[in-house]
Amino acid sequence: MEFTISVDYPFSLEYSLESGQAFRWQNTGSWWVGVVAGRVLKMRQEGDLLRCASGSDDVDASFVRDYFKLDVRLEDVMASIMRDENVTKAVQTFYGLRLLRQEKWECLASFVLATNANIPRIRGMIQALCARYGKPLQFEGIEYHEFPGPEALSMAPIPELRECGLGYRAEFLRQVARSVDEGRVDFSELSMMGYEDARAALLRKLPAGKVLPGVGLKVADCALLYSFDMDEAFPIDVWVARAVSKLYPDLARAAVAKTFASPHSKLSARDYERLSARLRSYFGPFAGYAQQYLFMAARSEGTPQGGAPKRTPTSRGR
DNA sequence: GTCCAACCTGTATC
DNA sequence: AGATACAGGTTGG
Repeated sequence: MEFTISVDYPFSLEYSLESGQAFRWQNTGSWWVGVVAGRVLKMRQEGDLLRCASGSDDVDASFVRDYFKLDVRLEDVMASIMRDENVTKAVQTFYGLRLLRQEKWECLASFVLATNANIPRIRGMIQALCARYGKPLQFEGIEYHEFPGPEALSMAPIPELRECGLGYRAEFLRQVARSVDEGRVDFSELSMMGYEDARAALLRKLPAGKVLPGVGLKVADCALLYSFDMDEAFPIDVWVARAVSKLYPDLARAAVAKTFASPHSKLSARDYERLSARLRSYFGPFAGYAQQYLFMAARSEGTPQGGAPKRTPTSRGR
């Protein structure tokens, strides 16, 4: 199935796919190829045209429009978050960046894996998991894999998961998979709640322990922002914390001063809460978009490593 | 309630 | 070559 979508609104395929929301897209020269909801999707942007191809015939324009949230009026979003020149600049630099509407399970699982890892590593873990547990898909003579469902992962032996490079995250992922598989969290219920309630539900503790171990404030915010359409969620990772402390010292104040005081102390739960609440009220109902633009800006600027690869490939010379 | 070290491991950097 | 630092944090003490 091949089709074209015309875009007469702000949209950048590249920025949207490279903004660290989704981990499975690959740039193969002139095309982006990803697996979305069990379908291989190949895309490229040519000015105001979006060329799409997929092996599945149920992948059509509305499928793509849904995933990229193309019906969101980004002009309105931008206008609403541009409260000062910092965001304004980031919004202009990454003009057309949109939040995606990802699959809920994949998104939650991915961000459980993302803790204390960097993006190349996260991609590697997910790639390995998909290759091992995901249903194979063929497209243009190449094999791809679905993201494995909760059922498959809940049964996976821990050593096997570790072989995928998960490390200590293996236990978390399996338990999360089990909780989802056994219905202790219900995504359709969550999606009907407000942001605060949904987040509380994700963080829920039972007498037996956490329903979703490995899901803390930041992971919950990512899941809600990237797959539940909760645009006010404002995940704060180290990059955003850096950006915010630099650009909004008044908002960040106590919280981040502490973070920088000692070498690698992270934001405490309390500071995270306080800071993200302030940022939500500062940026408004689309605060999550502001977060994404600021994240991109921070990464493109002060990258200790990992932002713009300035190195030539080390083919392990010898 | 809050603070802190420990946690796997790939990659970059020295 | 070998060591160390650091990653889109969370957990248990």
